[in-house]
This record gives sequence, C-alpha cells and structure tokens, in this order.
Amino acid sequence: MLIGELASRAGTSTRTLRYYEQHGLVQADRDANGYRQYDDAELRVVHEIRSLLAAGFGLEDIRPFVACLRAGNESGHVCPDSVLVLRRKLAEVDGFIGQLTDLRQQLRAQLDEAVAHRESPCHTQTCQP
Amino acid sequence: MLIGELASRAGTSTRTLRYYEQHGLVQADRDANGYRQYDDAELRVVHEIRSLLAAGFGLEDIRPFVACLRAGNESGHVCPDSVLVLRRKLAEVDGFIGQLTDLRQQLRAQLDEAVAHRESPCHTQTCQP
DNA sequence: CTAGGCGTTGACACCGGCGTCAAGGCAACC
DNA sequence: GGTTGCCTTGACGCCGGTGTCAACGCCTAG
Repeated sequence: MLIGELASRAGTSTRTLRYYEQHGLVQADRDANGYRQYDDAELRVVHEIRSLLAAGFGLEDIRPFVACLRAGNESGHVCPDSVLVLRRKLAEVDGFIGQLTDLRQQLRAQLDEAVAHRESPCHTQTCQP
Repeated sequence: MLIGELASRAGTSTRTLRYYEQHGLVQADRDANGYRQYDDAELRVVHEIRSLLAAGFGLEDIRPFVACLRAGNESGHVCPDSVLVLRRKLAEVDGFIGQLTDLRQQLRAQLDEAVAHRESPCHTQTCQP
C-alpha cells in the first residue's frame, strides 16, 4: 500500500503520515523507487494514533501504545507502559477538571455580582442620564 | 511612572507591557525623550489583564474589561460587554468540563479493561514464559 | 513525446503570549 | 570621557500538529 492509499483509508493526509514516521510512530518499507510501502497492520496503527490524538494525548504519549500494538496485542492499551500513560493522563484530566470547576465558580460569582451591581445606582458604561 | 517601574509593580516584564500596548490594552503617554510614561491607573489595568489571563481569557476577550475599568467603574466586570464575555466563557468552560468528563470516563474504562486483561492469559509485552 | 497523477524531500505558516537578543539613544554619576 | 542602567524598536524562537507550496522524480496512458 502506498502512502496516498493509506492516507485516504485512514482519513488523514500524506503530510500527516510522513510526520508520524519522522517521529517514529509509523513504519514503512521502501520500494526500489523510494516510494513508501505500507503493511496492512500500519492502518491499525494510524487509527490508534488518530484516536489517541483526538483524546488529547500528545505524540510522545502515544508511542507506548503503538509499541504495544506492534508487540502483537489486540489493543494498544493493555501493556504496562500504556497503562502508566493512561494513569498519568487520568490524573491530568482530573486536575484539569478541578481547575475548570473552580474557574466556573468564579465566573458564576462574577456574573452574579455584575447583575447585582446593575440593580444598584448607575455605574456602567451605558447608563443614560 | 516608567515602564520598568510599572513592570516590577505589576509583577511582569517590560516586554509584556509593550505587547499589551501593541494590542491596545495598555496606554502610555510619552516623555520628550520617547520614554513611556504611565498613569497610576494603568497599574490597575495591568492587574486586571493579568488576572483575566490567568483565568484563561485571551487578550481579545479582555478588551471590554479594560474599557470598563477606563470608563470609571470600580470593577471591570460590571459592564454589558464584559458580562457577555463572561457568559460566553462560562458556556465554553461548561462545554470543556463536559468533554473532559467524557474523556475521563473513557480513560477509566480503558484502564479497567487493561487491568482485567492482565488477569487473563498472557497477552502483554513483558510476559515471562 | 507528453500530460497528468502519484511519489519524494525541504521549508515556511499558523496560533498566543511572551522570552530574549541586537543595536542603539538617553540620563546620571564618577 | 567612560561606565552603568534605564529606555527605544525590531525581529526570531517556542510549542505541536498540520496545511501548503516548491521543485523535482517516477510511471502510465494516449
């Protein structure tokens, strides 16, 4: 399979595939003319990468998942290294949710305050005399 | 007040202040020699910008808050335009929290799955014969 | 032979809020 | 006059994943 076919089958671009290869995530043999030749298994790898990226992982984090797939597992998530990354990400997400929840509180408070303020004697930009 | 003093009083850098000015958020008069001369009120403006940035707003979003302060209000949050931005941001944050919550669910599920998998016959990278 | 459709590498652009360095002017003190 | 320390503008770098263009090679069909 050439790069264009893999790209369209994976729903992405050739640019993207070359980028993944450059970062050691996707592998390709070369034809005599220098064209990349892809194994069918690479399609799965690319799908794994795409879904993890969509979930907010970075390429570095994705590496162990790909290695896990290449090691012959049905899923990229079952290897110890992948699990470590999953745990770390879970913690990150929890922290992030916490921050956003705090922020949400503040925003609500400021909104309420602003609304309350509007009922008091005029202080706003658009007050009419 | 010169730029260095404002920077240290506001806990930021001169680069940052010039950047804000370039984007129309901070204002300065000029001395005869071209030096920026800041009004005391600008310190407050810079503080407002810093805290909103820290809360995750972008410079564009911050503009109305600064305008509100300049209009003589005690808080930058009380003007209609600011309130619009606050509402929009609140909605964004809610959406984001929702996405992260979904993601969290998926991560938990994948972790649990991986752990369950490890108890079944060996499929992982590091299995010993 | 030529056109066009695929492949190759290399490099710039983007976004946003700065850090950081360059090359120079101004002020004040020794 | 020289040093030090502030100021000025301008410009590149970063981060990450990708779009996009350039300039070129390969292959096939008409």
